Amino acid sequence: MQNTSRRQPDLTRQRLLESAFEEIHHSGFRSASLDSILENAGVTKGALYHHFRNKADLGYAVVDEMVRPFVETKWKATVEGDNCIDAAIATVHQALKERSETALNWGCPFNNLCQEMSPVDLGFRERLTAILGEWRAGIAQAIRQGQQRGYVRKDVNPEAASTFIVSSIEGCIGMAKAAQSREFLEAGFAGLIEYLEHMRA
Amino acid sequence: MQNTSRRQPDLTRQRLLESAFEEIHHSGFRSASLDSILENAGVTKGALYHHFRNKADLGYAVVDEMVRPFVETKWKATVEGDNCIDAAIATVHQALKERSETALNWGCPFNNLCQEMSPVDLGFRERLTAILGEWRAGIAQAIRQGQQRGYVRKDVNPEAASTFIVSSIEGCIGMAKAAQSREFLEAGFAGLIEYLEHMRA
DNA sequence: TCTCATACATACTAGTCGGTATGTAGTGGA
DNA sequence: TCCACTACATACCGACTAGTATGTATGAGA
Repeated sequence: MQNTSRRQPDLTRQRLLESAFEEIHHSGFRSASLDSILENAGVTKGALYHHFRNKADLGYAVVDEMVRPFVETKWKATVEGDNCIDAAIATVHQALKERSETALNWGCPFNNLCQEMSPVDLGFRERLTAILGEWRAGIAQAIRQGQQRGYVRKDVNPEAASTFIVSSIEGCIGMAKAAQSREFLEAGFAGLIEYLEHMRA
Repeated sequence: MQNTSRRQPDLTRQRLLESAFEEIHHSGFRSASLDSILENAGVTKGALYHHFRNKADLGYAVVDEMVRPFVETKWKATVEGDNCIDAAIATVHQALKERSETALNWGCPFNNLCQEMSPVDLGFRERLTAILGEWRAGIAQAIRQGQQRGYVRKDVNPEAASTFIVSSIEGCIGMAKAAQSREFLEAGFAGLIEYLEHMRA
């Protein structure tokens, strides 16, 4: 059942979110131009300010509805799977395989926003640290489970390890973006995998 | 011998560099306001454009003359010392001890610029990747030396390990900035130290 | 002492920014 | 069929941006 009406507020809103996500991913939030977002979305300023109160409100919605699912789906298997080490290594290998040129160029949208906006805007900080905290806590819990089940070394501190893993993942992607180098990403992830292997019991 | 003349071009230039470094550290390069830099430096626009061709030229000078020494002095001991693992761990401990609130708030100036400017400006990218490459190569060389001298495990890949170490350092600082949490930084660095210890022969 | 390049200082401009005021067309319910 | 509300569209605004044009004071060298 196609919607033949000429007014489709949900679609308009979705177009705005996707265009804003891409513009923010490429330019950062503060350098993102609303005019550019509108042009790419094929939408006018009136529509934007009908759906969102201001630029920050649009940015918050991008975090809640685009960035959060982006992070969650990537690490779902590691947090929820049977063997978190196997799952994490597989996710890293998968990231290396599928990581397109644009992703290498523009980095991780979550990390980009963390670096840029967390220090300067409370609304962003609250949303981003919530995502970060859940990701970190999920991996810590998976490590504890692995220790109970016996395939993770008991002398590993789950809090320190999960924090270090999350940080180094984003560090590797961010530095590879800076170097604009796939070889850098491969080397960094090789080090990460080495660390993950060393966690095995 | 105090310089009593009213025109001190070297001092004016230095004031501009320091003010720009701080403004860029706090706001990023693109959001850095020249007017704000000038106000904090106590200098006028005419002086700025006498010493620098444009905003990018000022930014490049900040990278060359402020950010590069900042990175080099931090890791000099690790790259040049007798035992790179001991030195690296000491540097991490030192960073934890001295890292002020403002540093926790605003992160690493080198990493900030890498994340923001490397993908979008060739002049920044060339300068920042040069610093990154030298840092990375220095640590790789120190690891190789450690392997020759016998205190670093032979099965460690120097390229992968140095890339991972550099990336995870910046990742920990960046994520701790995002979380605005000293506890996060301590946990991440604890994981890093665990990794460094595991490199010992 | 004169000259002239250096080292600024001030005023201004064009362009872009986020945001708003206002008008209007679509659309579901009575 | 009419009303009322939603969902836009368009034109505009003040603030701020990097950058420039122009003028002037300083001070080293001839």
